[in-house]
Amino acid sequence: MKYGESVFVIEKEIISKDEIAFLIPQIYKLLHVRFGHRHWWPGDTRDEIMIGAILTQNTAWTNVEKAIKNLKKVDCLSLDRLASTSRSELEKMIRPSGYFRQKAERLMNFARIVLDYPDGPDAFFHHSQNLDEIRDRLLNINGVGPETADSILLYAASFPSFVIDAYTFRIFTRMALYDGKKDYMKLQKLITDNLELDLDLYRDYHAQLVELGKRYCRNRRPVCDTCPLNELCPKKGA
DNA sequence: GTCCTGAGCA
DNA sequence: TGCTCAGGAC
Repeated sequence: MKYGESVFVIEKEIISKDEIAFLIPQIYKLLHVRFGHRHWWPGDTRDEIMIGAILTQNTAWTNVEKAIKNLKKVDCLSLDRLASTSRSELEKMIRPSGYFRQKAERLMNFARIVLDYPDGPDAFFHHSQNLDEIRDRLLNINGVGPETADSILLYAASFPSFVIDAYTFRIFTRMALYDGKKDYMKLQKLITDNLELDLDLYRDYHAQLVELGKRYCRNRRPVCDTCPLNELCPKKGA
């Protein structure tokens, strides 16, 4: 490297509002070109998506798939069937997803709360309410944190609530768009402030970030040379 | 700090 | 075969 060249390579300390406003939609465009439209969430029904959202907490999706398969086998991929299963049976079936005792308890508790909601689950998620109202109701359920709540809202209940996860923190930190301290609402606001409010865009953007985080922007040994965001990333190769 | 598994790698 | 690792909520 020639003397002085590093000036252009060194990570920028400050990124202007205009740069952020350009980069956040641009990142999506590049990911979409590389990966194509993702059909997310993997799951057919609202119940299945909600169950998957709880099972995948701090867990790789491949492990969740095994649990889902076990539940499907005995037709337990719905809240009402779940609520009428014995705890020990449920624990056995969801064991591959990890934290099986915690998750069994959380699933049964979640199912009961949603099923027992006045006028039922449809009323719980009815679009006549505002997003924050339902979000708060979800967050008040034991075992439902911000990521799980937003996953349920976005993919199961069709509310435009942007999902932030470990991949999102990692990618946006490496892209120098975020300061690195894990503040869920702060990163969510940064992204949504610079993105068109659109259900399908929110769904696909998060899906694209998951794909990037798994295949390129990995925690260890990131694959920067062929990363679709390579030319935009100040950390490439680092 | 605690709760857990399966993939990946030596 | 035995280790480390990745991954949310409380």
